[in-house]
Amino acid sequence: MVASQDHGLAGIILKQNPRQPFTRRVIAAIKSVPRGRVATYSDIALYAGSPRAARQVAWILHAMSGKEKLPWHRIINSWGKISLPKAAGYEEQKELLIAEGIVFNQEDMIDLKQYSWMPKIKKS
DNA sequence: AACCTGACTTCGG
DNA sequence: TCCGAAGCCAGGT
Repeated sequence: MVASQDHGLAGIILKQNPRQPFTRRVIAAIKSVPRGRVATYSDIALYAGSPRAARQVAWILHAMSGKEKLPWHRIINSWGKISLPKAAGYEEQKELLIAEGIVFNQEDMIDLKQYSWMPKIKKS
């Protein structure tokens, strides 16, 4: 979906907080996702300045969602589906998203084209 | 203090 | 087209 080679896109949060550690930037990116929209792990990683750090984003969510009060439920995988195992919050996350007006299709998938939080960033 | 692991993605064989 | 493996980072053990 997004230009994997677009350097202007990657690092927008980094530019805003150049001295903050990766984790901090990821948290900032997650917090900026508005209610009723979703973002993928890679989107967050991209905005945090590390396009390939999707995995770390997942880790951070797992470890910090409680303390930082993050809208963790708005983060989903690139297929538009919930990655959380059903035994570990899948249903809860789905409920939270539905409560924000997000719709799931028959395959429990979210239409990223409609709900994905992807601010347009013009090339610099 | 070193090593392991994870709610992921993407690229190469 | 399908499967294996690397890339990325930091808290836990």
